[in-house]
Amino acid sequence: MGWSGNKRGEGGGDSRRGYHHGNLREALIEAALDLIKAKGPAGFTFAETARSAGVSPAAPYRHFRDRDALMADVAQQGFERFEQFLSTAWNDARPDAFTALGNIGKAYLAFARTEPAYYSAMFEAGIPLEDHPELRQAGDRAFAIVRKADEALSADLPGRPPALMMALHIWALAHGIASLFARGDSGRRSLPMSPEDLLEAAVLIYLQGLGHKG
Amino acid sequence: MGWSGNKRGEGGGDSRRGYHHGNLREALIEAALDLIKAKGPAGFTFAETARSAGVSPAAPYRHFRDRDALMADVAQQGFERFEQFLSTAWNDARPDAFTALGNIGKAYLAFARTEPAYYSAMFEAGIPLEDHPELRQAGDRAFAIVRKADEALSADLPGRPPALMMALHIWALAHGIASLFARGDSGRRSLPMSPEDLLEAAVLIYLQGLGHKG
DNA sequence: GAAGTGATGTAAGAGCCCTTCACATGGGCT
DNA sequence: AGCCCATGTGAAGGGCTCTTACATCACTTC
Repeated sequence: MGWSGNKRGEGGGDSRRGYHHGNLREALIEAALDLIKAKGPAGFTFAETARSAGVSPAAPYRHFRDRDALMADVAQQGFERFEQFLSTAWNDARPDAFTALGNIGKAYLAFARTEPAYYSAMFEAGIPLEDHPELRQAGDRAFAIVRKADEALSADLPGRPPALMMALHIWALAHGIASLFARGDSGRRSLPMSPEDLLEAAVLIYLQGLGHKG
Repeated sequence: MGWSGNKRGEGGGDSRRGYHHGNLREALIEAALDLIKAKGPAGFTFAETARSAGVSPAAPYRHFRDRDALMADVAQQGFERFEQFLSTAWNDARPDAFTALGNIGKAYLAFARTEPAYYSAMFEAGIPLEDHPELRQAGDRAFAIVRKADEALSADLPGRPPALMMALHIWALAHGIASLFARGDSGRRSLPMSPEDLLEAAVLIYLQGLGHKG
């Protein structure tokens, strides 16, 4: 289970020096990210990933049970980076909770756009969550950031609306906009405004509906 | 391109009578729907679809250029039914525009749940829209229903907010909730309320934010 | 410092899928 | 009756997933 020490240092991906690769697991994940980015989660194949890493088609099976296991690993790493990303955007409610929530929204869309491979693996690969509990937990941790933000906001709203509901609403809104309008180079649909502005407007209206004085 | 007349009438799927099937195109679409429903858009294969219809693996190529073309056809048929479905729910703003918009929301989620195969093909199959303009148009027609509804609602709101923006917001919200919470038998996440209630609450809050008196 | 051992990679192959091509069939028109 | 072409078949090439037996190497142990 080790894999902590890496004898070969951080050499480039193609630094094959002998029979053993030395860093195949990481190299495979990286190759998979490139392929998913280029051809979508469906177009990605185990065999081509192996070829990218310069090993035989059977080698990846030493590190991942099957193709889906690699996909799940990519998705989990994605959720972890996503959590980090949203957390940085939230920045402990600075300068204020309202602005910080807007930053979370922007970060959500930025992640979907700049890390399409992770985003695809996380939300579009159709990995069955019941088979990968640690994946679900990683997703829950990312969601918890939004929930925390909405808890801070709820405190300032009349009637203290339930933060969980608010978080689900904001998350769904951001996810819907990201899925429909902020993916792919060839854009799905033309819009009268940027996805970021669209989301910002929606959140503003939503919070006004909850009594926020904007 | 005919296929208008069908000599064999509406006999059951396996009513193979001779060398020619007589209704293969429709039979393939139906078989594809069953398979997508059972195993998701990724698990669906052209060969198995052919087997379901009782023909050789090469036969489908007489009716669809390739696997993606069949998928696109399913998606387009899905958008057409979706449009019909939303239109029925809207019911010309009866009993009133506000209630009717709520019905559109419920219909959106109901469609995602009761027609998962269509929904998958429409939104999750990753069909490149630039290769299928008629598919994009079918999607636009469905969206137009929501837009029409928001135009009616906008007229009663202070400042007459842009209906297009409202429609994008509502659509994204419904799509986000459907994608995240209303798919699959094994449900992605547990919720404190049904997806329908979640969406209804969000729309209500959103419209209040626009000045609706609820 | 040499042998042993387990982790890592390879070669080969079974089974499936996509797609194409040459060929078979027979429905419908003249 | 005879022809034509839409529709279906069989076979085949190439690719993918995954398994099994075998090869190689890093690291431990004496």
